[in-house]
Amino acid sequence: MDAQRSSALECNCLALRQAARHVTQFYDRHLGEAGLRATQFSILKKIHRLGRTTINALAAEMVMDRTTLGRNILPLEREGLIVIEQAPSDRRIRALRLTPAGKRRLTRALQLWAEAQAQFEASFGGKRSAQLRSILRSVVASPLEKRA
Amino acid sequence: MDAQRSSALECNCLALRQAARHVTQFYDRHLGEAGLRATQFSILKKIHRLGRTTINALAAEMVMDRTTLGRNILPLEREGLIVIEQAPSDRRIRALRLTPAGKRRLTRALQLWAEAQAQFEASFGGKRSAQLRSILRSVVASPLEKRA
DNA sequence: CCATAATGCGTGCATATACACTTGTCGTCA
DNA sequence: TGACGACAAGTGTATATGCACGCATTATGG
Repeated sequence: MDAQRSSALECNCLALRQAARHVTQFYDRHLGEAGLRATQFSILKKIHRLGRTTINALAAEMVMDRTTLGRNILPLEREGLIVIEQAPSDRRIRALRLTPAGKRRLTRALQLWAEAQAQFEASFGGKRSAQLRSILRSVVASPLEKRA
Repeated sequence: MDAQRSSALECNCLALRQAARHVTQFYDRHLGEAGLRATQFSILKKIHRLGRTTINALAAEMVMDRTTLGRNILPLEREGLIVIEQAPSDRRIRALRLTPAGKRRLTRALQLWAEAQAQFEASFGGKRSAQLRSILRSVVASPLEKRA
């Protein structure tokens, strides 16, 4: 009942969540100047990269539950940064795309993000940051559940 | 405006949040059998380790905003797993401690957590997991903001 | 062509997260 | 001892997160 003293038994989930909280607060402070949160910034960036996309596709890209993304895009729509429209071919699909205002906002936020990113790497180290991202990518790629 | 293709410019914050989402869902599924979320489990475990503690101290331990923790403990109190009581010495302080029911719940959850942790390490690798926790610890320890 | 499965998405609910602001209490120093 | 700064915690507001469940639409077999 006191296993967390041993290095091998520290909780991987807690370690991830703590680090995510710590770093998100830092990026949020920088992006706040553009009126965006870290998640909102990432969503805009993904939509810009993917072009016209859907809720399901974007959620998978974000490693986010579909219903979470469906709610996260609402503030962006309300601010006119994205539009959510029906696809005529398949009326189940909701297509997402950036508006010109969204592109302008993203451009502005990218400056602030670059500052945050540079400051992070100055503090944490460029090489260690690359190592961090690498191992986090493999975490995301890890299935975790037992295979059938 | 399309920098994320370069490895050096992938967002550290997004990488962390994606991994945290992925792994949290996994741990949550396991802990759900004991009626706890990953964060709730971590809070109970910390209180158990620290013994009688305060909101501020526990929030710092959790790398969590004070006000976030203040709200996260309410469901635990409602279920009778912890008690939040006034300290007679200093009436500003709210002391937290586990109830017997909280200890029983924690014991039960520790079994499920151990399964999740073992399954995570089986999938991701024990050595890589240790490496992951190590680098995440240094992320949390990193000040990030420019020093004065 | 129709019944049914599969797909895409929304809703209800509960928790998680943190900033700005406020309230109550304690410590200190003149 | 009384004013004031420091400190512990709560509130208002907004976003983030995901499960269970439901609805509408499309695809598929017979």
